[in-house]
Amino acid sequence: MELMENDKRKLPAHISGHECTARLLPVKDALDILSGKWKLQIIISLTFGKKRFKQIQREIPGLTPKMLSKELKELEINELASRHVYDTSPVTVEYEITPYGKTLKPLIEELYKWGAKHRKRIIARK
Amino acid sequence: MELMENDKRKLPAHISGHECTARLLPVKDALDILSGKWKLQIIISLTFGKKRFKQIQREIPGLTPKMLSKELKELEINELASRHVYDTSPVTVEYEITPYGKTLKPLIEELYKWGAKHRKRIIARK
DNA sequence: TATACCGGTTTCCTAAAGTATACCGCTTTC
DNA sequence: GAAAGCGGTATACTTTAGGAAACCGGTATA
Repeated sequence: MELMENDKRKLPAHISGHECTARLLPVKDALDILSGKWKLQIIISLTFGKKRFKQIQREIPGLTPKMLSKELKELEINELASRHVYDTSPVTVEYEITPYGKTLKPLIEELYKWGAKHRKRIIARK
Repeated sequence: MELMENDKRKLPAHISGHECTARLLPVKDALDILSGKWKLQIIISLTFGKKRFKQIQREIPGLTPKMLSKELKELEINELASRHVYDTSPVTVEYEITPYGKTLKPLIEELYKWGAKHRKRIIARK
């Protein structure tokens, strides 16, 4: 990387291509974990505190128990959320965002900000 | 919103639920436009300068012409990218990121940063 | 004259994502 | 004793995303 960040004037394609690839890989990794209609929404819901299964489902319109169950499992595997079972009867289950999950906050914030602006733009032009 | 941002101690579920919904909508809007395996990667590629069709395809591993064509059309519709045809023979076509597309930069930056950290984490624990 | 590049399109296909609906055992409330 | 809430699972289905391969007319190159 001996090129200045903003000097793209005469970058040959095969050079800018390498720069580009370096950006692409991590983004792909992030996308792999976060993609899908529900995962980020679930994480956002958990951002507001521990939640129980049905509670999450109620907060996210359109989310079926099957999808919620599946997505929560994947979030657990990736250590973004944790599941806590309490020995009541019937059992009480709580889901919580993990410290690692919290590292997504800045990303979610940007997503929110962009989404909000985009929403305004769309509404404005109708 | 008469509640303090950080006072979640005794928020009843139906209140935090409303807060949550307010966050969810814009995020869904953003996701609708940006979701999928390729769109963000294409935008990132265009971040490094105008590109021609095959050039983009070469830079993004695994991207087929069919998908690229489809995604570029959607990006155009959403005014994130623009298409320029030059009257050479055969035609030369260039794709460029729009000013509106550039507003995605902070989001992409966060995605990159999180992805890079995640990548390290994954590699470290193997 | 054959090959390759350009900017795509077309067709066929599979795997994954997502939806709908019903159901389970257990418990509290009416 | 019926209904509803809990945390899910099971089954069946539709829809979408995405991939593989072939192909198009036009042009330049060897």
